[in-house]
Amino acid sequence: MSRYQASGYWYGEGRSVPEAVDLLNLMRKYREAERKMRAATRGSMGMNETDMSALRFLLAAHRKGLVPRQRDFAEELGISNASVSVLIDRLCRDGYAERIVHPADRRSVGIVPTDYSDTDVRGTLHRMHERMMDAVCTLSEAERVAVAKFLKAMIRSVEIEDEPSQPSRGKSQMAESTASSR
Amino acid sequence: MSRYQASGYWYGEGRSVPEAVDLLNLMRKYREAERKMRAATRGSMGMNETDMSALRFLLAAHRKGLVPRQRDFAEELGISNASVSVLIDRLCRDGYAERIVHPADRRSVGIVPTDYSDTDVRGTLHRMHERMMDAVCTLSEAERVAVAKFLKAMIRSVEIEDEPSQPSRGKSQMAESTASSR
DNA sequence: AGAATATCTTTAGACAAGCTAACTATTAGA
DNA sequence: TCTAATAGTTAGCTTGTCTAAAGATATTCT
Repeated sequence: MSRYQASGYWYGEGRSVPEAVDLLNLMRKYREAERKMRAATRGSMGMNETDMSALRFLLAAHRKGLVPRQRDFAEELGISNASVSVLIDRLCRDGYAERIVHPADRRSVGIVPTDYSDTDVRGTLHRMHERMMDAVCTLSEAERVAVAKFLKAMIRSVEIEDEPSQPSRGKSQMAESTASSR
Repeated sequence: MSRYQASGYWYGEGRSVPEAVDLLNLMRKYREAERKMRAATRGSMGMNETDMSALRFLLAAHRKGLVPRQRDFAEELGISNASVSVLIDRLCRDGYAERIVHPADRRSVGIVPTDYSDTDVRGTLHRMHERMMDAVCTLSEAERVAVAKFLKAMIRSVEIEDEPSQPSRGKSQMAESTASSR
């Protein structure tokens, strides 16, 4: 393979301008690199794939001031409520999350991340995110427009035969941490 | 959320030129869409995540005229040889692959895809790939350069603390299908 | 208020897929 | 030839998922 050379990339036959297929290859390469990185992070935290996803989801929700319920995890992760219950057990056991009484519905259990989990995850993922930001910030306006066009086309390509139409998910509601008891 | 509108995308405050953070959001959105698509394909084929990856790897290798051994799957997928053995059992049982005597080393088993698996997988994934190609082909040269620059930056961002250096994998060798059908 | 109903979570039992370790068969080397 | 290394298989265990049923708390209706 090695189309990579210390001084930069080259595409077949010494071209330095990428063709369509080269972009798709780069896309694949990115995906692979990201997968590895996530696997490494996961490994270093001794976590499994879905637990990691769950934790990311939890932190994201928390930053928006939301308190997700177990049900929300089930929907987000595509696993059963029963499995979520056990998953949250693991997260709590390892000190990443805590169960609290849900502010808006006392039948539910609200899940909040611990401070520890926040710093721990940020330690690995946040640095990467910042590098990405830095990198993207060096792009000119025209370049950003081109990239957006590309990404939108990619999204359309994979979504097309996904579902005919599914505006979907009208019932997350997680209750906005304040006692917005409806 | 809904920054999406029938006529196109808009980024916060009615901007129509994406900023850095918007690109990262698009990237995330793409990843999510692709994940869903793969999950759907997998579901419709009644397959497991790793089995699916294995099949993709097998088809890719086969197209290059290579005959991978089980060992190669283990390395590619990051699972143990024992697990690969069972994985290949499943692939054979379901008619996606066949074991053949490896042309160069009778300790090894060569794995080849069946015609069935090729058409089956192409039916779902190949159409998507073509849509991607079509989409990317509409980009101008300048746009392609911008996209490549972006993707390379992204790859660098996720690879940086991955491994200090790993040119790696010098021993795949898979034996070039000595009857070398290509 | 109190019973019926609905919603959310937990527990129990079964299954799938991964791992390590031990075993067989083949190849390479001293 | 005898020994070491390599490829794959099998056995036993662990983990994470699922479904079904039970437990706990709210909400609704009379």
